[in-house]
Order: sequence, then C-alpha cells, then structure tokens
Amino acid sequence: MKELPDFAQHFILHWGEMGTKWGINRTVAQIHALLFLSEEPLNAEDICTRLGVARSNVSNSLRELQNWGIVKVVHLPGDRRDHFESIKDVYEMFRIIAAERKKREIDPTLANLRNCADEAGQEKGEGDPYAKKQLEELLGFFELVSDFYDKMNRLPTKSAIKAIRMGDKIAKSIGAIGK
Amino acid sequence: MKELPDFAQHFILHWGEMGTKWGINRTVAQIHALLFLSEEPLNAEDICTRLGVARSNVSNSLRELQNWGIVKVVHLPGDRRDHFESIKDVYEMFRIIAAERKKREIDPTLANLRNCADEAGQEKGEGDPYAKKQLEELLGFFELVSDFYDKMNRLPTKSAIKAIRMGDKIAKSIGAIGK
DNA sequence: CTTGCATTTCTGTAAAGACAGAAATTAAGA
DNA sequence: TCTTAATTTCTGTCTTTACAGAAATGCAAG
Repeated sequence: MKELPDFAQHFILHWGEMGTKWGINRTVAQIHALLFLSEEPLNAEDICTRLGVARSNVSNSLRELQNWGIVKVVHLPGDRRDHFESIKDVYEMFRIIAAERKKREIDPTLANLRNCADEAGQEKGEGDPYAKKQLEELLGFFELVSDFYDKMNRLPTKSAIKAIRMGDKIAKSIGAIGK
Repeated sequence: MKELPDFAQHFILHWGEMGTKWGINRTVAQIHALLFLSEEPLNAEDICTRLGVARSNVSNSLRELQNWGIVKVVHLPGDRRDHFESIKDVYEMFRIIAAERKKREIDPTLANLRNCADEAGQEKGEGDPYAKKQLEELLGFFELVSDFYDKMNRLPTKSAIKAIRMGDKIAKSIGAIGK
C-alpha cells in the first residue's frame, strides 16, 4: 500500500469538511474521497490506517456509501477480506448522487405538497386563498424540477454534458423566440 | 391575526423536517414556510405564537433567513415592531437559494480542487498519476457545473423556465447531431 | 432624560450525532 | 467440527447543535 501524496491528503480532508455541509458525515465523505482517488480497491483495515479512524466507524460508513450506491464490494483472488472501490466515472457518480438526493429530498416534499394542495382544495368556506395560491406555485415548481430531473436522467452522459455546455445559448435563443 | 388552515400547518411541519435534510435548522425552515404562505408581513411575536418556539430562537432564525436573502424586514405604519416577509416569487426565491448554496458548497470545493491540482502538477518524481487524473476529472466536472450555473443565473426567469421545460428535447436533438 | 417596549445576546440545558473500543456474529479453511 | 480471521453490532463517551429563558442592549416617544 503506497502512501498518499500531499495533494490527495488535502483533497480528502476538504471533501470531508464539505461533506458535513452537504449533510453527509465527515468520515463517510473522507472514505469516499479516498476510494475515489485510489486505483486499487482497499480493504477496511487499509482505510482505517490511512484515515486514522476506528474500525467500526469505517464499517458503518462503508455501508452508508454502499446504500448510496457509489461504493461497491469486490474480492481479490487469494484474499478473504472485502475490498471496496468507488465508482470511478465522475459523471456516473454524480448521476447516482443526484438520483439519491432527489429520492430523499425532493420526492417526499412533492408528495407532501400534493397532499396539502388536495387539503386546500377540499377546504370548506373561504379558507386562505393566498396561502393556497402560494402552495400551488411551489407545487408547480417542484413538479417542474422533478420532471426536468427525470428527463435529464434518461439521457446518455455525453448528451447531458453537451446540453449543460450549451445551456445558456439554447436558453437565450428560446428566450429570443419567446419574445 | 388569522388562524392557519390545516393544510398550511401540515406544509409548515413538513418543510421544517425537510429543512433538516437540506442542512437547514428546523425552526428556520418552519419560519420560512410560515412567511412564504402569509400574505401580510408578520412580527416576531406572531411567529412565536404560531409556531410555539422561543422568542430568541425566532430572532436568530430570522437573522439567518435574512442572511440567506430570502426574508426582508418591513415596517408597518403606526407600528414600531419589525415585520418580516418572505420573497413571494417561487422562482426568484430558488434562484437566491441556489446562489447561496453554490457560494457555500460549490465554490470552496472548486477552489480546493484547483489548489490540489496545482500541487499535483508540481509534484516531484512519479507521484500518483491515477489519483491526479481522477482529481482533474473531478475539477473538470465542478468547473462545468459552476459555469452552467453562472450562465443560467444570468437568464431572466421566463427563459430559464422554458429551457427547463424543453430540456430533454433540446438535449436529445444535440445527442442526435453529435452522433 | 427617562420610560417602556422591542430586539438581540448570553447562558445553561437538553437532544442529536459522531465515534472509539468491546463484544458478538459470521464465515472460511483446517 | 473447531479455529481463527473478518466484519458487524452494541455500548458508552464526547462533541456539536438546538433551543428556552434571562439578562442586556437599543430605540423611539413623551
């Protein structure tokens, strides 16, 4: 097992810090960063020593990364131990992350907004028309975002990248047509 | 001060819960939801009683919402107290939120990745070419996302919405051309 | 200047999350 | 089946965050 170069250390530490801002546990994010940079799959013990965290912590963090779907178990010939590797392709990785975040952060809200809009519709008497209007606008926005996500997700990576690169030009031309 | 209808209560509670998943404090998110649905600006005391949280908590949460830029102070004639109102336009609101999140969550990472890539470039000897390659790919991705964001942010709301609505069709046509 | 309300800051407590080390479980090879 | 290495789960501690209530500050009208 080679030692990590300095730049890798710096990156791993930063990624761990940012993880906390993204609602991901620091250790989880660090392990992910380590695996992402590592050409060979690593076993849990390696990860412990490289990052200096407890074995149990590594075990739980790896499970979380597997739940996210961005880390997989692999087995090396002649070695009983589990080894772990990250998804290597950046775009594929963020596609998976985006899908998972949508599932956890957007979909439940969308469902709630639909419920609430229903409730608002069934209200007796005058209710609160302003609140109702605002809620419906929010629902519209979430539906727009959710649809957009689903569409983009169906595209192959290359098309998606191209679309992102050209995003503004396309939008501008649409804007111009729209006027 | 009118009572809140049921659907509004349900929405506020849910929004508070989701806030925690988005890295936002529950009370902060609840206050935001309340103000978003409220036609009139509310004062701090109103917010306390509606949500049943401590005055100090409301005060701090309102400051955070003002830092985000999605809540403003307004003054009502004949009333010394501060009143607060949310940005009402959903798109405008998410534009601001997106800008703030980019500033907090993307930009620092972009800066770090550039640093690390520099370090990697200046390494003596062989270093770790694989890690270097992975880091550069990640950097490329973050630059792509950051540019895309900046471009979209400069568009007027209507154009952006149209672009989002048509997103998949555009991307598909690009993909087809690309082949 | 001072009185009284509005607001913020401070302080302590409660709750949640992160994490290490120990114990328990699983599974492979002898 | 027994042994041993590997992994997971459990338990307690420590740190961080959330929050209420109290104290302090700010500010406007008289």
